[in-house]
Amino acid sequence: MSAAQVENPILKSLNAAQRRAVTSNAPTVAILAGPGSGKTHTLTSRVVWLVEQTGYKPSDIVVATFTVKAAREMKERIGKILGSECERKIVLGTFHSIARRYLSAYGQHIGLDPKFGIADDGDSRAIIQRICKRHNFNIDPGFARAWISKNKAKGHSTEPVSNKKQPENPSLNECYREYQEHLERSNLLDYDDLLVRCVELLRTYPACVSNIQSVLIDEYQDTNGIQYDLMKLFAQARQRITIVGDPDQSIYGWRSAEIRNLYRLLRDYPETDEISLEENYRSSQSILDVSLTVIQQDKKRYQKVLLPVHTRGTKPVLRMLKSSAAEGDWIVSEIRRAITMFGNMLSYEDVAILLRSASLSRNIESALGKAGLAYRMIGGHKFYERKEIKVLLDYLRVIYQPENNDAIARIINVPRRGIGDTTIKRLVEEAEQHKMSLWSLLRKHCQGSRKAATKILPKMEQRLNTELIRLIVNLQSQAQQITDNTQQSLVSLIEKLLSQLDFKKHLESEYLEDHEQRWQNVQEFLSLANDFVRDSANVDEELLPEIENVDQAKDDSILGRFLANVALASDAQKNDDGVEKRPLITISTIHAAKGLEWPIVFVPAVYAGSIPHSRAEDLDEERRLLYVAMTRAQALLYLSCPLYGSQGMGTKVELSPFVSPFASTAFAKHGASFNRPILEGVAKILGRELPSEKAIFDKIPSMFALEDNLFPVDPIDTRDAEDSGGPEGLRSKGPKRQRFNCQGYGNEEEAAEERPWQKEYSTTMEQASSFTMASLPGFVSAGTHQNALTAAAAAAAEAEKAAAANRKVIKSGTTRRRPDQTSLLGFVTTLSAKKPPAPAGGLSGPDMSMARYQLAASRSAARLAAEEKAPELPKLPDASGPSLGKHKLASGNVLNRPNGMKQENEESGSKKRYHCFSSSPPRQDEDEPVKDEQTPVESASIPDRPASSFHKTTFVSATARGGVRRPVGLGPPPGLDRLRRPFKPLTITRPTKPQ
DNA sequence: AGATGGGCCATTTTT
DNA sequence: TGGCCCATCT
Repeated sequence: MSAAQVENPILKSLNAAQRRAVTSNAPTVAILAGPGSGKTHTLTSRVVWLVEQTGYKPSDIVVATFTVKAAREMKERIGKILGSECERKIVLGTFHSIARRYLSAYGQHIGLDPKFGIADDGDSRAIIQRICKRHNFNIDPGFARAWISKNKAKGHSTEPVSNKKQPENPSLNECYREYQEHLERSNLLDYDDLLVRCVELLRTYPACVSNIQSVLIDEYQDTNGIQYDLMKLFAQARQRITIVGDPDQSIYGWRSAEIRNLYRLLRDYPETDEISLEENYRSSQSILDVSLTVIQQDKKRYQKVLLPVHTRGTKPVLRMLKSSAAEGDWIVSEIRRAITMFGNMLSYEDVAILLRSASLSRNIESALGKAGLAYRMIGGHKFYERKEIKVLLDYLRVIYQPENNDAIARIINVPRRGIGDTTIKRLVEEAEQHKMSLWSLLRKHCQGSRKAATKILPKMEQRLNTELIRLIVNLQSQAQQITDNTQQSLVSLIEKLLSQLDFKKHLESEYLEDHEQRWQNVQEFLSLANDFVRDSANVDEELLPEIENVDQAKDDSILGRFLANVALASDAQKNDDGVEKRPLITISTIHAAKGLEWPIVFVPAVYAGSIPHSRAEDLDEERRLLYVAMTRAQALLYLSCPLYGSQGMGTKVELSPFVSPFASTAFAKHGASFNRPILEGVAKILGRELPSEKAIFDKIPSMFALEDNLFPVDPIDTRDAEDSGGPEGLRSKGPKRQRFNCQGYGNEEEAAEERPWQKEYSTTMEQASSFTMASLPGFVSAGTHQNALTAAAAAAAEAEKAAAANRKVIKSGTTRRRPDQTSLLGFVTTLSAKKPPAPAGGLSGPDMSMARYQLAASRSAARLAAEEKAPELPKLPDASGPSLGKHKLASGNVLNRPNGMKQENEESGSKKRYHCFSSSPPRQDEDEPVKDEQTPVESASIPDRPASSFHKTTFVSATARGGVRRPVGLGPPPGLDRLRRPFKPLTITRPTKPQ
């Protein structure tokens, strides 16, 4: 490596392997690495490197990511280093958004109407449903949809998987055909079509990517066949590709992602430089250990190395709770405990609750709401899918594209115009039959030039004409002006729409309960549109580079782009200048959490049926999903499982098979004691400064549960006792539970908290949301706690010794590994394990990559043997012990995270803003009439209001009846206490309507 | 006949 | 939470 390279600031933030990846001169580079190893950072740095050192023009680089979030984050990072000018020129986005850009610029070459719209999920579903119904196809529309999508996603270069069972339902093909025809008539592309058509474009018209020097792909393990094709085609001019991925984190198989694309890459590009990143900078060692235990149950997986950089940390927790409601309450109490016990070091922003399915959020949300904790919800229901927003979008779509029958069908009777479903259906059918658009059908009918066969009462016709058709025509002409005249903004178009529909009134009459909230969302929508206009005015990010002798269409209207953005982003981004910086807990689906990290992570509902999901087809993928969830955690990881599902007593629940084999050994049964050594350990991992003991203690309210002892560790279902008439299943549960019951509470180093659980308490518990009283058995006095601390401190020295030894091992391991980093990343494949060693000599083509895998496999197997490492299930260190201490990362060994990166890490730890898609706190709670305290909301016109937030949550200080619930019968509340309590109970309110 | 309102159901993951 | 079915109202 040259001196110049060492000097380069980009490289300073990289470890050796990362640096190799960034600076590699190989045309194709494959970076495979586990969670937390700095993949994205490496990819970003490589982009910078290619621009600064290799001299590629930013506009000649394509970076494809899998999610919008990832794209945005990378964009930001690159912008920081290269400046916004460069950042703007790089073609960076999700596959879909990049495809859309190329299609709208060059689509005419494949006969595509440049004004195409995007059919979102709901559109496709509706279309297919209608087709199935009309033709009486005997197929489940959902199945048909998945089948069609799979067909499209397969791509071309995939060897036909040659389904022997070709005799598929012939109506599937028929349905497929009809579906495509319908889309074409409406000038729509569905998500898959974007990719399919883009492949077609790049094939038939390679000139439009003739400028491209280098293609980089993030989250490569999630690419599907068609995306693979796309990648190759984008790179067709220079064949330079860099991919980053981790097979263990492949969680989109259901979307036809193929891990096999990894082989394909190596086969298609034999010169590929393979690099593995093995250090994990994110998580404590014990989190990694347990995560590995989970993922290693998958025998078919590529083995790979994950070297912890951090200390052991606290043992992850697997908590059993009585019910999902108790689970929510427990999470609340544990969040509070952690945050309190860490002084100001941790905030709600550092906490994430990760769910297999969005629907699981209900209990959690209500628990958080009850406790008055603010949260944001990622994934699940999206802002743009809210009813009131969808209608507006449909209006806009009709304005943009009147031939969009589906959109029209949805708005004909919204607001109500006395035209019911039956009539609409008939109209749609009539339009379809005559292969005309619903729009022209209606228009002609109302103009009298062509009478519709469907009966339309004069009254209806009248309203249709004045309230719908005229309105649309009007707005269409206004929309026309938008393209010509930038001053005329998209926002005023929407405002006009709102006023002509009298939308506010519509909401009021339609949603008696929560119309203010919905109107509020509409306001939010307006400011989003406003942001969009503003951003796209100075940032022409959409523009593709000019290529000599290649024309591109540029009549993309802002309305069209806005709609595409909505369809593809499906995520409303919060604006930077969102003023209020109140810390929010994050609730997210696991899928949406990919690539992110938090100091504290909860994974609730770890039961069979939830994860693995009952409808999941691929168990291994479900396991990887759990693995992804667990590896999001930096310092504290909690899994939990209710004994009974939310449906009430009827549904008992089994612990997920992914963790049950080692539930009692690998996990702690309850949250750790936050004694000083543990606190220090966490602080070290996060690279934050721990407040002094005194500072922390001064802030702990009295009557605060210092331990995780508000809920029974081994929840006994009281219904067993009270209600013997319960379902059969209940009883059989008994013996099973014993398994988690073993030594009751805690192990040696947690002696301080050891006390028998008192049963009657468990019934009281449900009512005590999270605060406990001195008289309760779970209470630990400050004195007791202090003792525990000293005891633990003594244990600390011991633990440090162990940690030191541990480090030594790791260190030598790393050094030894370094030389063969050239191999395939230490992956072992089943394939290679099964097949005999590679035959010697001139391999080429497909065999080549296989041979390489085999080579890598044997090498890595040898290495593992040499290190006496990990049998199938590595024995987990039993200590949840704090291995805290003076772990000297700074002593200059390889493990030390380079400076730049450390900073970045800190930043992402404490300041990272997570994207907010939507947030739906529980409805204003029961009897809380707080809404009147709310400040009035800005009125309808929004000159330049930034889109600050989509949260319905707003905070007011505690009311007398605020979030804190006390167990009944404990006497009057401790008056003074309330003043000292650092956590003002927050209350969720809703905004009042603007006067 | 067709529009509308109430009650009951189930509900993966995402571009 | 929305989607779907049934009863009632226009």
